[in-house]
Amino acid sequence: MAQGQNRSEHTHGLLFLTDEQLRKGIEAMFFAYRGFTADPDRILAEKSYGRAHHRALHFIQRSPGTTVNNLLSTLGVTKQSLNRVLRTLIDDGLVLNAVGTKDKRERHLSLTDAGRELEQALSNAQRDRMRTAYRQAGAEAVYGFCTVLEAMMDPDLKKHYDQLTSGATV
Amino acid sequence: MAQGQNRSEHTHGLLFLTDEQLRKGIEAMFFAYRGFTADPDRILAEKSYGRAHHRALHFIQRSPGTTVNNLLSTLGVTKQSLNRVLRTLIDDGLVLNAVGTKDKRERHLSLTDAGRELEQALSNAQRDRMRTAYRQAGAEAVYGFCTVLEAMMDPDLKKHYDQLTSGATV
DNA sequence: CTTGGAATGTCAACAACACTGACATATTAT
DNA sequence: ATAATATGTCAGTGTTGTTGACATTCCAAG
Repeated sequence: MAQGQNRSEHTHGLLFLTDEQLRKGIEAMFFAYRGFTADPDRILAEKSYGRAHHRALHFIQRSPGTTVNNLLSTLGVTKQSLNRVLRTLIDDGLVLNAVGTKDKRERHLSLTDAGRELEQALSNAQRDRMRTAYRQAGAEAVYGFCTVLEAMMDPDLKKHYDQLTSGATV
Repeated sequence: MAQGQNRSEHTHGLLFLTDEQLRKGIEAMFFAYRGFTADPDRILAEKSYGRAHHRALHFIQRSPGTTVNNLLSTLGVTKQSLNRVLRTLIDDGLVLNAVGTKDKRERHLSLTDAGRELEQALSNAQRDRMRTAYRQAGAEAVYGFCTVLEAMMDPDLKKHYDQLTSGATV
């Protein structure tokens, strides 16, 4: 198998990668991402929401009081696309939209109790799978997993990721 | 940082995972997947194709002569959805649709030269990023990366993944 | 104080890509 | 002969993304 080969190459300070190994990683990303979203998707379907709603809820929960503009660049969609999602979440009483105190143009987004409840349900489902995968793979693998994912991000997106992970009290 | 903590827990045969660590992985998946698809997406946009075309080309190249039904369960979409994509690829001369010799109900899919060319361009773009990430992260990390991703897949999807990776001469 | 620009919201139109449901056509298996 | 399989197709719908245009509100610089 290729892994042992990899390890020995690693000890020599080289990393020779065949197209086969790379394609394996590509397919792993494809299939794993499907599993990654499967559980929340089921919950969302019941409430007739979509993945976009989940993403919005997640990042609002992660940075309570964040502005629309900040959320926009984190999610990497247009304001029209985000607005459609936010509109329904606000109308359904899951998200609060507060006019900024310092700058009144800005809207600060936060979750209501109902919003927190749904976000928790979605996060729990996703975390359960992640936890199982982590446990199955082991701590060493988890460390490598995150390292490769971080190296795969676009620099601009990595900034958002770093900001989120550093801001929290790990 | 949490990694050292993880490692020590690992040596004790335990894996205590905080919600924070799990959420980090969730966000890493989100941001990394965006990077993962960014390069092929740019090429596809030029040719007015989408991600669905890429996926079809990829798996047809991976299993030349595969049937529609097999591709269907690999991709996990409906036949109507796949058919729309295949239709354009066949009409544009990127995919061949051959009636089965043994079972004439089946259609065997394969790439034309033009199809192989586009698939190569897309794969190269995606592999380049993957290769860079792999090199940056190191062989040990790559091993962990794949291990966690495999543990994250739905069992049904994992079968397809295993079949693909075992079938090839690694 | 006026004016330019930034932040936000909204309307309309459109495209990609998924879905369901229904139906047609070969072809194979029983 | 009949049932089941593999495929294709038509029609309709929903989510999520896009552009483009325009209005509002507000901060800041002249």
